[in-house]
This record gives sequence, structure tokens and C-alpha cells, in this order.
Amino acid sequence: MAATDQEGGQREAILDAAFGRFAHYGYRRTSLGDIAEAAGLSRPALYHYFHNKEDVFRALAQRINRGVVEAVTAAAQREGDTLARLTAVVEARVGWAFDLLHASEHGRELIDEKNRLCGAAGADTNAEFAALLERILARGEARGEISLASVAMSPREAALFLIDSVEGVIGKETVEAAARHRLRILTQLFVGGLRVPAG
Amino acid sequence: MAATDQEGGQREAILDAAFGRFAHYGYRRTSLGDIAEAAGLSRPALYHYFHNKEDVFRALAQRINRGVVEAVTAAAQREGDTLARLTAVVEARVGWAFDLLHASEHGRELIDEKNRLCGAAGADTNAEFAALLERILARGEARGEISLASVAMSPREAALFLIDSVEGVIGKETVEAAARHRLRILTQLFVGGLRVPAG
DNA sequence: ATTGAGATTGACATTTTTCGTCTAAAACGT
DNA sequence: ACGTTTTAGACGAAAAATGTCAATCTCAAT
Repeated sequence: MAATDQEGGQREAILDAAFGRFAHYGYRRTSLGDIAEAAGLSRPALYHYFHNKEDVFRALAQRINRGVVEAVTAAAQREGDTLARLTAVVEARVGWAFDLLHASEHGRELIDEKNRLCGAAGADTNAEFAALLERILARGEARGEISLASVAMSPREAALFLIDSVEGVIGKETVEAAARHRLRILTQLFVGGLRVPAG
Repeated sequence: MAATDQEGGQREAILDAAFGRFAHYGYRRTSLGDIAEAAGLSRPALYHYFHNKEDVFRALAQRINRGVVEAVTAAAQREGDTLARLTAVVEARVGWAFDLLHASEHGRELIDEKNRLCGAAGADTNAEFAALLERILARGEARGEISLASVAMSPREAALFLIDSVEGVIGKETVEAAARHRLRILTQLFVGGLRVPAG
């Protein structure tokens, strides 16, 4: 167990170093030698923990994805009406992306790389995200706050629709504050369009 | 003349791009292809204006050196007593280095590279700097504000001594504010130690 | 003390990137 | 139209990064 712990610690240390390098220099310009040096071991030693650069990046993306899932799940626990809950979850989902990727100057390259290398893992995260949204929407409908019948969508379809919209919005806008603003508007429009007419 | 102007403009544009890349990625990690792309031309075209990467860097360092000389010369024009004048010149000298190099994360690498590639040009800049300091010290002595006799130095020797001290101080300290503070103290001690005893 | 499993490294061949140059074509003024 | 200057595609040479190996080191378990 002690050995495993140490190995896990080393992996984490390497991922920390890798994140620093990737965020700073971008994926292409970061070599495994750089990461190894930053992590305080030799390059061959690094191969004991990861197969190659892609593997390091994939592991890093997965770690980040876990963080996203945690943040989103926590946000989903919060109370409030459907709009408030959707907004909280969407912000949690996107906030991580901004804090961790867009905040660096190489966010776009890193996101592209992530899409290229870990489409599957990203899909898992999105599935979690979609499930939460779906639940919130279904509950909103049960409460009578929104009506999905007006757009002839199931909660699942509506959740996937919202996710695609979110990705479109954050994909185009690179300035964090502007993107957050657009996200809030998107969520408001979304919920507003589904709102059950008063009366 | 028009052709020359355009060529000069292109050179400047390339140097602008190069500065951005060097400051961001450091010397080693920046390729001529990167610079060419940032400058908006092809890599072979860049060779029309510069021989190689070292040549680009040298030209950039010279441009910066010219800026330093201008700033220092301007500072030397200001009025005040010997301490004020010395402080102004030293700050002007070092401020450029910080604004342009230490401000980026690769300041140390770039400074090392500059020392390696353009020791001569740097010497010229330092000579200008030394001449200004020497003049200020000589004038301070003529005014009776300081006495170099107490340390048995000529104004030139004292100027070179101060320069070496300045370089030592800024060489060790990487945080800009801290380095500026240390420089002010250094100058104060220097002048204070030379001050003619009252009476 | 010895053993053995995991961790680490220097060294090597291979692959990828970068460099510097050459040549041909486009842009430009005359 | 002509010559000059500027530009980019292409190519071999040089440098850097990659992935792998045998050899060494560490250290807990016996």
C-alpha cells in the first residue's frame, strides 16, 4: 500500500507539473523532458508512470473532468427554482473550463487537444452533466415551472439541447466575463421559453 | 527610400513579433517559424531581413538598449541634488530591464542570452550609463555635496563601482518591487557614504 | 545479510522538428 | 516591358524530442 501511495503521489506530482507546463507553453511546445524536470525526476522515470505525452495529458484531463463532475454535482444540490438550479449547474460546468483552461493563454489549444485525445472521457463528463440537467428539467416540469410539451422534447432531449448550446456559446467566446454573461442569457432564454404561461 | 522604409517597417514588425514570442516562451522555445508566423510572413521571407535567430535576438536587444540609453539620458537631465540625480538615472537604467525582461517569466533566460549574444552592445550601453554616472558624481563633488577622496576613487571608478553594485543587486532579486527598493537603498548608501561631513 | 520488486537513470536508435539555403514566382516601382 | 525587391515552396542538414533498454539504486520483507 505504501508503494502504491507513493506511486500515486508521484503521478499527481507529475500531473501538477504537466498542468503548469501545458497551461504555460501549450501542448505542442511542452516536451516530456520539461515535465519531468518540473516534476523533479528524469524523463525515463516518467515513462514508468505514463506511456507517453498523450497519456499524461489524458490523465490530466481526466483529473480535471473529475473536478468538473464534483463541482457540477455540488451545484445541483443547491435549492431554488429551475432557472436558479440550471444556472448554478451550467456555471459550475463552465467555470472549471475557464478557470483551468481559458485562464491560460493556451486554453484553445488545450481544449482542442483534449477533444482529440479524450473524447470518450469528455463524453462521460458530459453524460454526468446531462443527467443532472435532465433531472432538474424533469423536476421543474413536475413542479409545473416549465413545460417541455411546448417544444415537444423529453427532459433528456432538452438537456442535450442545452448542453450543445452551452458548448456553442463557450466555444466562440474567449473572454471569460463575456462568456459567462452569454451563458446566463442562454439559460434564461432557455428556461423562459419553456415557462408555463401564467394563468 | 520607399523600399527602405518598408524594409525597415518589416524589420520592426518582425522584432515586435519576436519580442512577444521571446518574452512569452523564452529564447530556446521560440522558433523562427513561430516568429515568422506571428509577424505574418513565411519563414524563408524572414531570412531576408535577418540572418538567423541569434541575429533577430541581437537586433531586438539593440533596440531595447537604444531605449535604455534614451531613458537614462533623459533621466540625467533632471534637476536635483546628487542623490536625486543618481537615483533617477539608476531607476531609468533598471526600469527598462524590468519592464521589458523581468516582467516576463523568461527574463533570466533572455538576459543570459543577451549577455551571450551581445556582450559588446551591452558594454556600449553600460559605457553610456557609466559616463552619465561619472558626470553626475563629478558634478556632485564640484558642488561639494560628496567627497570621493574619502574612498580614494576617481569619479569614473566610483561610477563603475556603482554599476557593478547595481548589477549585483538586480541580478539576485527577481521580484521587481523588491529590486527597486534594494536599488534605492543602494544608491542612498552610496551617496551617504560619500557625503561630505557637515562642518 | 540477502533477496526481490519497484523506482530511477544513462545511453541509444528512431522519429519529429527546426534550420539554413536554393530556386522560382509574385509584387512593385520605373 | 524591365529589373529590383519581396515572398514562399521545397529540400537536405542539424538539432531536439521520443520511446526503449539494460544497468543501477532503494528499501521493505524475509
